Amino acid sequence: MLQQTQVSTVIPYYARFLASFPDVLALAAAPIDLVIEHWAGLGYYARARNLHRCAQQIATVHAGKFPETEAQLEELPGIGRSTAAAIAAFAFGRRAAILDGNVKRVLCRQFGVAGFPGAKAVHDRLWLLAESLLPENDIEVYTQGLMDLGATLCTRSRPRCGDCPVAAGCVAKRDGRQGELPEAKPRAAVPERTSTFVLLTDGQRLLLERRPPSGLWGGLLVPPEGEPAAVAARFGLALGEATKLPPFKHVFTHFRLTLEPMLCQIDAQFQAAEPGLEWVEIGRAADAGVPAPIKKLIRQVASARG
DNA sequence: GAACCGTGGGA
DNA sequence: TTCCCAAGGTT
Repeated sequence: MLQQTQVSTVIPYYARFLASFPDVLALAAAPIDLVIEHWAGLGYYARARNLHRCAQQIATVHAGKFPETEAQLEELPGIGRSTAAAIAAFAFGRRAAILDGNVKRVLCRQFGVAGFPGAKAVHDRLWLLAESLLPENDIEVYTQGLMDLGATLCTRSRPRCGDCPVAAGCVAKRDGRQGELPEAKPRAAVPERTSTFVLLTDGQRLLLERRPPSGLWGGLLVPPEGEPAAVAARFGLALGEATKLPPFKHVFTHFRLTLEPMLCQIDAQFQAAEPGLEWVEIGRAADAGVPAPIKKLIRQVASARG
C-alpha cells in the first residue's frame, strides 16, 4: 500500500484491509474481487492483485511463512528491490539497503548528486551510495531513521536544515542548493483522452462491468465504456433514449481524462451473456469497489434521478 | 529503458 | 489552476 502512496492516505485502507484479512493465510484464501474492493480508491490496483498473489505464493510455496532473504522476497509478486530490503531489514534484521523517495532525496542532497534520480545512471549511483552507508548494527533503527529524516526534516520543500543531525556534511546545504536537489523529472506533455461511459439503469440499480486485470482501473467495477450504440450492440441490447450528463475531467499522473456519461434506461429483466456484469443498487454503487472518478459519475446518476 | 499504473495533498 | 510527487514495481 505504501508504494508511491503517502502514509496518511494509506492508514484507513490498511486498517480496513487488516480487519478483513488479518494474516497472510486469510488473504491468500480470500476471493480476488473482495481484495480489489478493499483497494478501491487507493489507486495502482495492480498492487492489490500482486499482494493477493504474493499471499498465495507464501501460503503454498513457503508454507505460510515469509522468506527471509532479499533474493527470495524479490521473487514474490509486487515486491521489488526496495520493498524486499525493507521487509528483510525490518522483519528479519538483515543488513539490506532500501531506496525510496525519501532516501533518494536525502542522498541527493547530502552528497550533491546531480541529475534526475529516475535516470538509470543516477539511480544506480544512489543504490551504491545507499549500500555503502549501511551500518553494521541496528539496521532497523538506521533504516527507519533515514526514511523519517526524509519525511520530516529533509522534506521536498522548506527542509528544516537547522534541526538536521547530518547538516554539517550536507553538500546541498553547503552550496545552498536544497531547492535544486534532487533534480525534477523532465516533463513531457500530458496526453488528453475522452471516453464515454454508459450508465445503464433500471431505475433502481446500475449495471457495472468488471474491467480486465491489467491497464487502467484493472479489476475494478465501472460502467461499460464506449459509445452507447456500441455498448448496446455488445450486450445484444436495444437502447432507448440516452441522456447526456455533464462531462467532467479527471487528472491522472500520465494523462487527463474527460469522462462523458450517458444515462440509459434498460429493462430490469435484461440478462447479459457476458460474465463480469453486476447489477448494483444506485445508492450503494459508489461504494461497490469502483475507482474514485467513477464515484463522482455515479453520484450524478443518483442526483439525476432525484 | 521507457511507459504505464491512481489518488490526494502541498505549494 | 497547475505542477510535483509520495514507504515503487511490472511490462
